Amino acid sequence: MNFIITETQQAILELYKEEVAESVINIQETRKEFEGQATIVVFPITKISKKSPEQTATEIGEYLVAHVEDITKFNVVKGFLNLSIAESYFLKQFNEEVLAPDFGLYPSNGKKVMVEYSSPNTNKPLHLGHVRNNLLGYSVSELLKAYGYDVVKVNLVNDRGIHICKSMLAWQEWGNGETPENTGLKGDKLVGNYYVLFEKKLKEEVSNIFENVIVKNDYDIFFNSKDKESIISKIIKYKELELKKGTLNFNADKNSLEDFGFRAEIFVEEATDGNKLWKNVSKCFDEIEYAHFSDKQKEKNKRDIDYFLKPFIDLEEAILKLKEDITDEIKSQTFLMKKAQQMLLKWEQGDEEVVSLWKTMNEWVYAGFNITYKNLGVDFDKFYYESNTYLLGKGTVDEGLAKGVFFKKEDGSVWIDLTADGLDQKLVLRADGTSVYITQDLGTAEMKHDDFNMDESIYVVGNEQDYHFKVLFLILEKLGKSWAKGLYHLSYGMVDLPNGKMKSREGTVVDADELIESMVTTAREKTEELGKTNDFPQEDKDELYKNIGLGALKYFLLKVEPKKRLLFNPAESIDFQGNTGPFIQYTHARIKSLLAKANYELTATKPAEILPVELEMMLLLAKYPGEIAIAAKAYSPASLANYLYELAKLFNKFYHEVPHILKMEEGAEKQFRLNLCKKTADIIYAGMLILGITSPERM
RNA sequence: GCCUCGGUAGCUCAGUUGGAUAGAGCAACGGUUUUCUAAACCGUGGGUCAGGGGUUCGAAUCCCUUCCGGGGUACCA
Repeated sequence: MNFIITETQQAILELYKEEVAESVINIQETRKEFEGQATIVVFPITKISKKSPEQTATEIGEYLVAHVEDITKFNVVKGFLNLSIAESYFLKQFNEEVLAPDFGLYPSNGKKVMVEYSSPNTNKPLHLGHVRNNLLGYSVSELLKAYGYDVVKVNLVNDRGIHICKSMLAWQEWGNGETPENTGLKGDKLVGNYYVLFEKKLKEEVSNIFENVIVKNDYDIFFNSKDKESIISKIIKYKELELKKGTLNFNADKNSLEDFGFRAEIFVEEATDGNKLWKNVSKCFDEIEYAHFSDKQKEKNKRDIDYFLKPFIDLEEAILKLKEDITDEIKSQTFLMKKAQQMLLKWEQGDEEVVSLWKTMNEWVYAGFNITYKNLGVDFDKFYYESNTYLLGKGTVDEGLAKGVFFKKEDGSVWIDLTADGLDQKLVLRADGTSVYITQDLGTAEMKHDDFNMDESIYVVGNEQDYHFKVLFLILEKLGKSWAKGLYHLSYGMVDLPNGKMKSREGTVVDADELIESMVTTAREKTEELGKTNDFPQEDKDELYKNIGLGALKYFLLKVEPKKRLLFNPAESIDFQGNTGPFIQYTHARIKSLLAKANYELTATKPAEILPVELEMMLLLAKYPGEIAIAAKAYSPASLANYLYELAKLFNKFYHEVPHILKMEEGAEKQFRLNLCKKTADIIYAGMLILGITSPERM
């Protein structure tokens, strides 16, 4: 409907003798409660017309109806000019554009984009957080393909480092020769178990030492510590504060405490006994309902309580912080950590035994990951491994020093000063010449560009790394890399559980494989409850349940804007009704069944009459290519997902409103309706594939 | 402390470059099937768009500020 803009510009030129930019003409869809399909917001034009909004709208409306064939009527509501467009215009568009075989397909734009996603660590199985990453990365790749890009999907596997050594060491120590084969465990699960075991044993060792240090004043463990004095003074301070905590009494005004009722006193008792953190006591007070108080009174009580609690909370925080510092130092001095460090060193030196174990265990993990990837339906064109890239970037550091972008401190460490850009000073190379995280990312970025010479590069990584990528891209820009401006961090929010984030320590991690399996099971149960697949062969059933289960999961994760964190409640299964994947899949299957029965063939027709719902459908279908463009430009499948839902919803309305299509007389009306059905199915199918979801023919 | 991202119905989420009376789904309640798949459709109730101030003809959207939550914060990756 771009013609409306140019025609309106013309109208303004004729009426008010002024040329205006396109941006002045603000066109939107007419709201359902008014007549028309397109609405011009005339407020900005009143500055030119020097007339009231109503008068301006009327004048432009009159001009457009008189001069533009496809604009048949207009009405004015306040400053809004609602235009009725001729049905013939939409029908022509539908017949010539929407029904064309290449509708919604973008030709190659000649640009290459790399999408890096997944990037797992090889010490743990994939969990829900990875699932969001994988689905997002895959979908964005498909989206950009659909928009005309040449896409390279890349997985940069973090297969080396101390965390891998932890699994290896634990397996060596306590593994008894377990393998995926002799245990029947998936390789990634087996290796993950040993990582967890290492952390458990480490924790035991640390807490033993901590007891020793505190009770027996045995500081030998810190003999090799870099900053021995500081750590010992922290221990002394810690003991002091612990003593102080024992003598600090809760002196809150008994009256104000009583106002909160007996529960409040219990909270305080619990905290005094050390069974509850003081900072949680404050939160507990928030939860008490005291309906008989006025808001003012509540606020005052809250202030009073917080005032009394503050010394306790402050003391508690100081103690916890000290304890953390001390245990961190102890950790680095433990037997287990030292052994793991030694192993890492051996790995770096290419020690045969260590490297061979590393290879074996990584193979186990890859075999496990491949199963998960296959079940998720994601794939990659190229794998990079950090074991090959971790030494990269030192050349870039030299380059930066030569160009004067980096500087060297007295101790020999290399830095970049980004304070002028509102960031900090950032270390890029340690004094001993070893890399930090960003060193290798600098080098890897360069290598990836050398390998593929892409125009754009997208990193699908969680938002906890926003700062890292900001710095990374800025450094590359300052180094004068022409391709740096094509780098983009597709940052997404964490997946939260009802009680906060997933914590492996608390066993609340939602395992990817288990999640997929439970979705498929739920799909089976729901489908069989409906009795829809009784006549399906077993093979088809299995495939269908997988499609529906994964359809529900993928749609659930992708319909939410990437940057927003999203909430997943494992206790409630993901819905299959309403705004869900299965609803859209169902709509597709419904249409496919209809078309099969109708012996449908695509031909353009001109029906004598078009119903409002049919007009709505033509409009919505025509929007598809634009929706691809919007989603691709925003690197966000979410808007596409919502469009597909709108389309499915509208189709179901249409399906209920029109008389039974199959029973209609052969002719233009029937053909037209079937055309609408066919294109709806096509778009749902294509769009859902971009989301990584297969729409079944029957369900 | 500083930086950053969020806060929209009981719950999960939409809401375009600022545009009309802020929309869906779930949950609740009521209705629709002799007829193309009821995983559907139609209806009812439900809102201080976190609070306050500002810019504007017009603010959920832009600016300032406060509160709440997540994340980051110089040698972990």
